[in-house]
Amino acid sequence: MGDTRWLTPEEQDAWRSFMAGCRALFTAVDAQLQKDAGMPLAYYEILVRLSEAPGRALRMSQLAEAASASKSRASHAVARLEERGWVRRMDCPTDRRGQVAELTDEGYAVLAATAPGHVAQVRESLFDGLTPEQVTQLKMIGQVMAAACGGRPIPAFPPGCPGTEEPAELGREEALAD
Amino acid sequence: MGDTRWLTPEEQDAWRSFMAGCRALFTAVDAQLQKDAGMPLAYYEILVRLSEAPGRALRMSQLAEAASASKSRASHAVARLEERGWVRRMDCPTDRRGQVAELTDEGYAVLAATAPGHVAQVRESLFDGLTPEQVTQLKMIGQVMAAACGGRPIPAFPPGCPGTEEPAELGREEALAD
DNA sequence: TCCCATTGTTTGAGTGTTCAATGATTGAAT
DNA sequence: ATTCAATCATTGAACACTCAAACAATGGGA
Repeated sequence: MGDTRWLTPEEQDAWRSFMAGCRALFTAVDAQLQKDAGMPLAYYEILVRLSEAPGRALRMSQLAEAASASKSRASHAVARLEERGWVRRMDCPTDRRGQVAELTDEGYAVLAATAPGHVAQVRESLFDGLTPEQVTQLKMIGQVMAAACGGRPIPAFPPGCPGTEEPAELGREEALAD
Repeated sequence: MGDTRWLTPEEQDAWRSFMAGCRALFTAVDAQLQKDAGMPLAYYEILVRLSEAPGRALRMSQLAEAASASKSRASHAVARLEERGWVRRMDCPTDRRGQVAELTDEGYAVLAATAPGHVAQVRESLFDGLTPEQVTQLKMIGQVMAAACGGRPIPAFPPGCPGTEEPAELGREEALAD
């Protein structure tokens, strides 16, 4: 049982730097969103995923996966967002078990108004300090983490089947995501 | 006001990968600790920092900073850990405002018992999939994030002034940290 | 047709985190 | 000495997240 492969000094250094950096980063990003839009990053991401989906609507399960949230979290979050009128929930026409969450116009407006400040924060807290090579590394490291933790490759557009099936003409809405 | 510098496609890709990866990673690590030790990563880190401090004790503020937690979080967390008998709180002899948190023997034993499983999880979820170069990049990226978010350079050993001042002979306890 | 394992989603309890307010103490300036 | 801003730490309320339990609906077989 004494066969634990401890982290090497280099690995420990990296792990601690990384943990501390992540906490600082996500704390800053969360705080900015909380201050300017009254919602945490997880909620913002839900709105973003909905805004990108065809018809601005997604089945709850797909929304959860797209936002890398548990079903429970998605359910609670959508409930809160619905109270604020930013999301609407409807029965799924093709599966009576299902629910479809749809971004309201008001929700979209909130997203559009919030996005610039959020992007600015992400730039300031992360990308402004990284070289292009480091950006690439960041992506690869993210993929490794997701893959190693049972997560799927994160489809940018999960194969959605929301009630409304319009191809969702992409326009400026594509831009306000992050 | 239309001067928002949106993320480039490469940056957006990196940001989304990174967020998803982080969630998967920390979810997995948290789940392992919760299952095997009944505590989240943030609490584990508090025990680790205490275990490394001279006399296994730290002022609350220093503990908070070492564990990259807010004072409020540290206070609540130590309260919970104290209930379980893993940490003890004492008045600071040199500053009547202060409190000193000290790791109990039982807390140390829990840490020692928990560390191997935790390290295994971190290896599996992260380091086993990274090249040595990526480990180095991970460290640098962590430093950038911490620096860009107002965080200080993260002293491995914050200049502690706990009640008991023994240099804390380093031995195997150094190893069980991560 | 009747099971019945599976899927889709919600719910509530328990726990952790944040935010703002509080109280106590300190150090330095007046 | 007195004042006052800054520091140390805690508290409680509001909110978010997790886990396990619940329930409804589905889709195949027997």
